[in-house]
Amino acid sequence: MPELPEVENVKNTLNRLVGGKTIKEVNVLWSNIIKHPELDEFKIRLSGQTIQHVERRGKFLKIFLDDDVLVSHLRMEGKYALNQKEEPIDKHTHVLFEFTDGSELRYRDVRKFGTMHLYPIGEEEQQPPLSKLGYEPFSAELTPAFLKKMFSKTGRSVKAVLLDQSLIAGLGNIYVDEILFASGIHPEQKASGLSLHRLKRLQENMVSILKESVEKGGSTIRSYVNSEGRSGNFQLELFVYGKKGEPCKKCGREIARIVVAGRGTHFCSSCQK
DNA sequence: AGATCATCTCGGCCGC
DNA sequence: TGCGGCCGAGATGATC
Repeated sequence: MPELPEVENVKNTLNRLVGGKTIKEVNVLWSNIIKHPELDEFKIRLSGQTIQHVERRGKFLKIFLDDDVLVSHLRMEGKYALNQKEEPIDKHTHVLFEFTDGSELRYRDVRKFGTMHLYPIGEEEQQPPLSKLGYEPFSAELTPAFLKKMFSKTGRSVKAVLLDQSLIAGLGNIYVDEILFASGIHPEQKASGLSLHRLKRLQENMVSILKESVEKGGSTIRSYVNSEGRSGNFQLELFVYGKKGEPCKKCGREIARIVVAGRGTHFCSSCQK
């Protein structure tokens, strides 16, 4: 389940693996992945373009080519891998970018949830899916006072607000649960009711947890591996996510699981108020 | 009219 | 073994 740190890691790997390679041909085995433009145009436009570099925006990868940007979202299980053209294609591989040097970048996605959009460079930020994204979690603008203002006009829980990509882009279920635990904030707490003091802790923990996870190569949740097939040898230590029924590492109380904002939510009722 | 919620995509996995 | 329900990111459409 790639979130910001995992996508950051994939971005770095792709830069090393496919930067400078020229696309000869694109093959699409499951066309629902391609959201824009039409499949034929998608394939034709990519042919002949060279990959310049890769960036990250929220949980999206932006693969810059000569004229266009490929905006790719991995959703739950999407993965990229570099293969040789002759290697057998497994049944969960849906998009193949064949390069002029005989190698091939393959997009594999068991759940087929991932998406790809192709736009001319410069247009991508004005079009969905990037057009509605909020601030990067590391943005200097996200001061406690700014967060207070951002959260003031909503009646939603802090969990729902942190998952909202149009406010802050890049957090997913795992990191939101971990950030709220580190901050001692109950996931059902109304975002508008958080004090400046608590928002400061929240912002600091958001930055420190994401940074630590980026440095450790992401957290190995379910099937996440980077584009070299490595699943984070280091891995961030998780305190609550997926720990239902286990004792809290801080106080020993049993970790609870409830549903908040339609998502499975893990927390310690003793440490988080 | 803006905020919020329901629906849809999809297949592995779990429990019965 | 078969089958229904569950899970979830984000776009879209519906509803408050």
